[in-house]
Amino acid sequence: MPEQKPVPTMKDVAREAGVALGTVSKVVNGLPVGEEYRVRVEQAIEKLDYRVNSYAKGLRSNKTFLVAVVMPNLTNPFFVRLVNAINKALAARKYRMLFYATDYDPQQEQEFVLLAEQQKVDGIICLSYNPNLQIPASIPLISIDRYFGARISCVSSDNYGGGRLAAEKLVENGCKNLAFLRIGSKLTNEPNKRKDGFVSACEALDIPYTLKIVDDGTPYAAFEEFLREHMRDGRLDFDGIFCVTDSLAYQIINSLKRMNLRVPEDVQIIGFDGTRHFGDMELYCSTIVQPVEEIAETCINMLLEKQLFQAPSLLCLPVSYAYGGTTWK
Amino acid sequence: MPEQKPVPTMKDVAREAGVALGTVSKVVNGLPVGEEYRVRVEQAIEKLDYRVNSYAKGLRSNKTFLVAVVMPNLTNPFFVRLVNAINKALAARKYRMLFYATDYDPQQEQEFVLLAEQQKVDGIICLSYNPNLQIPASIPLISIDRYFGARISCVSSDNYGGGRLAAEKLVENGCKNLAFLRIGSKLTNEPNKRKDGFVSACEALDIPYTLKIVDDGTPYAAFEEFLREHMRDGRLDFDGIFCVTDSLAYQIINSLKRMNLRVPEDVQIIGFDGTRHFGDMELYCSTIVQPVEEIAETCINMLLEKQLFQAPSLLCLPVSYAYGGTTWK
DNA sequence: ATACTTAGATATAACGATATTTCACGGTTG
DNA sequence: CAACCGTGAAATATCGTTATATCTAAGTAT
Repeated sequence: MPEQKPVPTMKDVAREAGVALGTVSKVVNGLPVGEEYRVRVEQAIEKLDYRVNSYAKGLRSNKTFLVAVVMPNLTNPFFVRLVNAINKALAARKYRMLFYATDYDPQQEQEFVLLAEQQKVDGIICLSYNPNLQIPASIPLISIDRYFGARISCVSSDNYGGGRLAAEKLVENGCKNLAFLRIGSKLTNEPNKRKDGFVSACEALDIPYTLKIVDDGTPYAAFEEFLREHMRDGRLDFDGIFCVTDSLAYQIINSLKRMNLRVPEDVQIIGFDGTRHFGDMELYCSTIVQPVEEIAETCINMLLEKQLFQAPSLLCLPVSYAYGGTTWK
Repeated sequence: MPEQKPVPTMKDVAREAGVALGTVSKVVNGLPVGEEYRVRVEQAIEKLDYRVNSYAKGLRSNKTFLVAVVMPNLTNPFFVRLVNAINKALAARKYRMLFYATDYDPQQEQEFVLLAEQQKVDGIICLSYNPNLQIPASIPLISIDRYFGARISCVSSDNYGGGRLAAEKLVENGCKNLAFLRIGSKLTNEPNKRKDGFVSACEALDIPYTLKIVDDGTPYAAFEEFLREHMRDGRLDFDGIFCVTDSLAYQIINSLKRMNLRVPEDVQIIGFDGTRHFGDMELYCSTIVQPVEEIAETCINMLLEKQLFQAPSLLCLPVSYAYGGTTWK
């Protein structure tokens, strides 16, 4: 068992430097202190290898430089992109990230939000579709992709515009008949507007469309069944598909391969999220890119820069189209 | 500006319940207390919506239920799998995770480890290849994939065994001539042993092999160049490639497609990491799977269950082969 | 020269918990 | 019936900071 010499405290530093406790505190926090005192304190800190105890600091000052991030999981690449962006944006401001994964479980979401409150974090960024989530009053919270009402600011991509854009791009690329595939959440959330945007664009452009929404069960089997039903003489009824997420798009692409249909020759595909560049991997899929860096920056600015109560309570950030090989361009 | 009513403290609960401070503390922590007192305290807690202040608790008890995870990034899917597994294992024990991304920057790695110490976390899990990392004495630390010496426990996959397994599987599948591709780190770390295992298996099986290690610059271009150099009459010199990571494998598969070579008909590919099932995506690649759940569990057990000083200082957990379509089986 | 600022340090009171000591009460014993 | 335990809550010290109040000494004005 290695010997543990006790961790030095500010008091030790003060004794070593022959100054008062408060003087050490000032030096540590960069407040004005006489030059000779500062030097003595700095030397003592160096000598003792002193570091502030953030628990004592947090208790006294009620400021923790901690932000809690509550998110369903780290298996969906979109969430990973988002968490990554949030983490970077926080680190740039010397904040730390406390991460909670909820698996979409309302009970865990609730528990973690309360836990974050108890942890006395400076703010909470939460992605939850739970309509009954009790939101603590004592800590500012920003929601992503779910509008809880005017009291809680919500940040999301422009999902409606993204849905429109997807339809428009497919039509621009020559599609005459579209389909929209979605794995459904019955809960109201911002991503649901992708469908509305898609439908609105189809109607404005006078393009026929089919909607297929699978709520649960075995979604991929259900989608394959759907595709098979729409086959006539070896070709699909539609020549363009908008998938509600990139993950779904990859699955559909695989299904189409199995059915000996070529992408984009026989049918063009657009996904949503922008996860096609993921780390070193190149995942071929044309997609509507969510601006995760902007989402992260916006959330954090609203949380930390105290713009919370002046900002609009629903902020939709612009998305963009990215070519990825599953459309003509 | 919404009115903020002050957050209730233990003192408020004690006053409300008409008991002493210590009694509330006991109730909160499940220590034995007379039945009538417990009921009164519980009612007061309920009424005031009291929650413990974890900063005060951490300061006094020197226990924070926080573990810091220091990792290069969240863009490499293997790290994501690992972080996810660690997070789950921690949550199951009611611990919280503080996440730091370092981008492989030695300075940031150092800074974050010290920051974690200052944060008074109960333990640190660190994936860093920085040989000069100063490791704090006051907090237990477990390293992943880098052996710092006997004082610091290190957990990793059996990289050597994995390298052997990759070569053996390729040979089992009929390969007569192998290649090993690696994006190199000049630093010593456990994953480097993949090469040694691979070489050792090739020599034991009397199979010729080629090694290609690219250190920096534009690795993918360099690998494509390498492949082109080994083309004779439209076929490669080798019929099996072991890529040091799955990410590299995906790139190589794409390169081969561009060169009109078929996988696995013309050349079989095995990656390493086991990221081929990532969320909903199916990424086709045969691979050596790292047991991330076991790695996570092991790290946390060693950190928290105080088995730290009894455990071996280098622990290599068994890997397994998984078919993914880029080999025959 | 005396009083009045004032700058800049020291001393001390919080912050909200837990750990330790004290105290009050009821029951047993000689 | 006084002395003695044992039990369990009450009272209080403590954790390592920051914030506030206090103090001291030098500098200015009258």
